[in-house]
Amino acid sequence: MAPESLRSDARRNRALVLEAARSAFEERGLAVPLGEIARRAGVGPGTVYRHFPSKDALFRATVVDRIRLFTYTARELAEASDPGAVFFRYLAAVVRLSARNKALQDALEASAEGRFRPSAEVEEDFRAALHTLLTRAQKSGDVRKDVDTEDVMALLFGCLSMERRRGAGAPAGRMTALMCDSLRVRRRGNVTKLPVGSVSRNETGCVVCGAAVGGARTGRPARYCGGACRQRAHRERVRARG
Amino acid sequence: MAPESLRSDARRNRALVLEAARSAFEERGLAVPLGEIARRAGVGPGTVYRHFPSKDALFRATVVDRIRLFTYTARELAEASDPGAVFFRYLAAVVRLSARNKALQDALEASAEGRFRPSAEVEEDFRAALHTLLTRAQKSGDVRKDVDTEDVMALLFGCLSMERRRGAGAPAGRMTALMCDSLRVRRRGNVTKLPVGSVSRNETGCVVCGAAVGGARTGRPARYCGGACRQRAHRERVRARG
Amino acid sequence: MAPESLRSDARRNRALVLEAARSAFEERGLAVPLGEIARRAGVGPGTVYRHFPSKDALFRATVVDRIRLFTYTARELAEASDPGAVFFRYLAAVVRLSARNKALQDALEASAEGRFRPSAEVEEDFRAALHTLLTRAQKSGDVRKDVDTEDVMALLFGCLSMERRRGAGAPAGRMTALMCDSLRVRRRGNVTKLPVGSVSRNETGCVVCGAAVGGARTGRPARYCGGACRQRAHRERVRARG
Amino acid sequence: MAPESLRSDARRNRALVLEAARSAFEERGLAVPLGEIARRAGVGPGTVYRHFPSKDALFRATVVDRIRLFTYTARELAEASDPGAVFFRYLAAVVRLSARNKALQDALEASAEGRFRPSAEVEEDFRAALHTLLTRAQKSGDVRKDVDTEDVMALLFGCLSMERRRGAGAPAGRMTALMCDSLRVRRRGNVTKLPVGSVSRNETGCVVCGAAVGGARTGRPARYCGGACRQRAHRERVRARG
DNA sequence: TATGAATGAGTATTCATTCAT
DNA sequence: TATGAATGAATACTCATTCAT
Repeated sequence: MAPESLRSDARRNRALVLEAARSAFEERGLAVPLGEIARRAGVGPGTVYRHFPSKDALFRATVVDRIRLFTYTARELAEASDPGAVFFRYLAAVVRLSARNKALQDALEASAEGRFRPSAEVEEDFRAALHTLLTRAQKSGDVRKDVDTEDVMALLFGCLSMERRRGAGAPAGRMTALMCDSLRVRRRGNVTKLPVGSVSRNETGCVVCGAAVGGARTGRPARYCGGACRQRAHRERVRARG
Repeated sequence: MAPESLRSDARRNRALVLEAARSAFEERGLAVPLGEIARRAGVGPGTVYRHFPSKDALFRATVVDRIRLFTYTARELAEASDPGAVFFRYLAAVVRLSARNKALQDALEASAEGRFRPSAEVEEDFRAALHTLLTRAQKSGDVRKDVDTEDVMALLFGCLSMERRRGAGAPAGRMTALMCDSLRVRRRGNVTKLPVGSVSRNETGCVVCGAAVGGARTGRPARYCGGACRQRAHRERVRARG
Repeated sequence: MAPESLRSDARRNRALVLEAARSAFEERGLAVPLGEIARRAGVGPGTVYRHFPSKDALFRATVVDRIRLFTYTARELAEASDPGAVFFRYLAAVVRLSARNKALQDALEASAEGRFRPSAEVEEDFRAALHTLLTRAQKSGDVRKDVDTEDVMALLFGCLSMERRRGAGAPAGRMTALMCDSLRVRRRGNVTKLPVGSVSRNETGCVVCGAAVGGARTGRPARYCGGACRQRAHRERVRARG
Repeated sequence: MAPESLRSDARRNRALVLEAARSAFEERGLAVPLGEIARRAGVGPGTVYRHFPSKDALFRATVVDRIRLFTYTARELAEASDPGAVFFRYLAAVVRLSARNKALQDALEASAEGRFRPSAEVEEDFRAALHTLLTRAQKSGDVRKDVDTEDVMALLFGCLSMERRRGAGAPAGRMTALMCDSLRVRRRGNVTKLPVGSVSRNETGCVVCGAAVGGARTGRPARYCGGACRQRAHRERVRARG
């Protein structure tokens, strides 16, 4: 079953199935019929079963792939300077990338109920990578010291639910910004300013920390949630130049 | 359909069905087969349908009942002094009472996807009651002013997810306490002290604000999360005495 | 169970049920739920069962009532002069009165399949009365001699089906008039003139033989399908006067 | 869904299902459970659903198949000489082939109530083919001119009901012969002679017009209902020889 | 006695999985 | 090997009939 041992057409089909499953699961969650996935992949259900022993296994595979992606990103960021900003930016990014992903929600839900375990190894890898980011941010004094990796994972989970709930009614990232605040070490002025009312500008949030940026409805859209992030971005640019 | 107008046997069975449905839905969510509910209630499926026109209606009834309970509580608390503590305590209580309740989660999930609306009226009542609590807590300077009722509802939703996730691994209320911090106005020392490691003592949290109380493993269990709440409780006692 | 042995309220309820059943069965046929009948009668289903041992029995009772009515009418007409006109008029009337009656159709249908026998006695009475009318009409030379009572009963059945089918698209009685022609002894001009196109005037047909009357769209609507029937009606009036 | 594009096993099963459905529906009408059909076909219910999206669709398919058969026959006959005989023979054949067919009755019944439409196209084709036969028979002076295609369709419907009713008690086609008489132009001697009493010989009727043939209980069974048809058959033979 | 609540068998339909082609 | 057809268990809902109130 290892990909490299397959004939080229089998390898291609495996990829097609995986990609179709990913998109189908992301849109409709575990409830999507397996036949729908096969149709999207342009293969028969039998072919799906040739590559994955059960629907659950296929689901696991797609979720695992996604989590692995997050793990890789976290590892890359582990070396970055400014651990605090990196940490918050990372959380925001994960939530943003997962908010529309019903597969992840279902996986987390099922995992919480013990019905499903994506992959002990993959989960552990993610946890480890997240742990590194968290620890650095705590050491740099940006994140309170009484939270642990499990807390952050739970917060991520909660943010997904919340972003789903607020949905179209609020700018993306608003709830995430709120949760991030609960992790920050209390310092003068380090609270995200939440926009009041419904805002549609700058929906991707602060380019540094991912927090929602409140701002005037006119003029050039703000790129940073505040002076702190602008300064950080500046320092990064300086260093990059050499 | 009003309970008081029913024959005694019907009233009894209606209650049995409702109770069976509540427990079944709370444990397994909407996915529980209707036949299972009938079996738990000790009646035939036809009896369930006599009292509720569809599975959805039955589900709605159980959820609505629960939400109404929350609304009543919120209304009672609306008159209490110390709006900040009351507000946080209330959030903690709602989460605590809903954390094991898969029915509520499914309802919120379905509601978020527009598949299901428990009852526009009941939902609005709850929102209004929550709004009152929130507004008072904001006026008293305990809650930041840039969050609105929808934010708090989303936060509740997220806390449910998080508490489910952390499950047995962490003291109940830990995630909720964290979330509450994100709502607090930043003042010196008003951050909840989260316990480090897994704790099982005092699982109901601070009797004033519901936040998790960290404490020594020995000695008399702490009733308050900190000095602020102890002082508040004291003032309450003094006032009550006259 | 005999009506005269019941208490007055029971007798009243029996009548209510029977009447409700009649209307319900006539509108919707055997498929109507028994609960619907009970509701129409303003009683509980238990009461229906008190008076009739099964849904089938109730159905039978309503159908039998209707057939008995037809039998009585046939007996009264058995003495009338002009047996030919009376015979055809009777057939038309029976069809007209039964065309909207889904109960009768279902009964005949079920009877044809041997699933249901309304009541041997009642059916036999009807057959006998019809036989008398038929025989007289054959003796008077108006009806061909090679048809028997069973044929006529089948024709009645067929006419019901046909009238149902043509439904709103054609004047009531058109198909019946056509079928009656097949029974007539062939004589010069004794064929019904069928209206061409869709007609809505004079929908009850010739007052003597029930055949469709074709006619001008304006002016006084014709009462007779032709001269023969007009003359017959005249003779009747003369005799009635004495 | 086109049979020729299916795999051999699917094609075989589709045919089995269709055949099982046809026989089941013909015997018991729409009321037959789908599971019964699956059992008769020797397949699972899922297989039935693979080929037909719903019970109704399957029903429609069987009925449509049958009607199409009638349409094809009518088209073939449209070129035949002797339009009158052909017309009557055709009616008799349709009734004979449908008399035991509860599916058709249910379809017509449901269609009359607007609950069901087999297929607008198929129905229209049949109507058109029948129209051709009727018009030719009217032009040749064999059928009265004041009936239209709808009348004939209704008559067909009625004959089905009647033949069902007379059932085993009478020779097949007796009621149909009667109906045909109602359509004939009145000419000296063109009335079918109905057999008196119950007859079982020659149940397929006159080979020319399909009308019942009455005859002696002994001797060579009559092939024609009378001299007129015998003569027609003779002329046909002469012409065929050239 | 009347009521109407309880019963539970019956049915259309879906879909994960297996297996013939 | 890929296909997609077959399988059959599972489930919401209806309604004739029985029986407690």
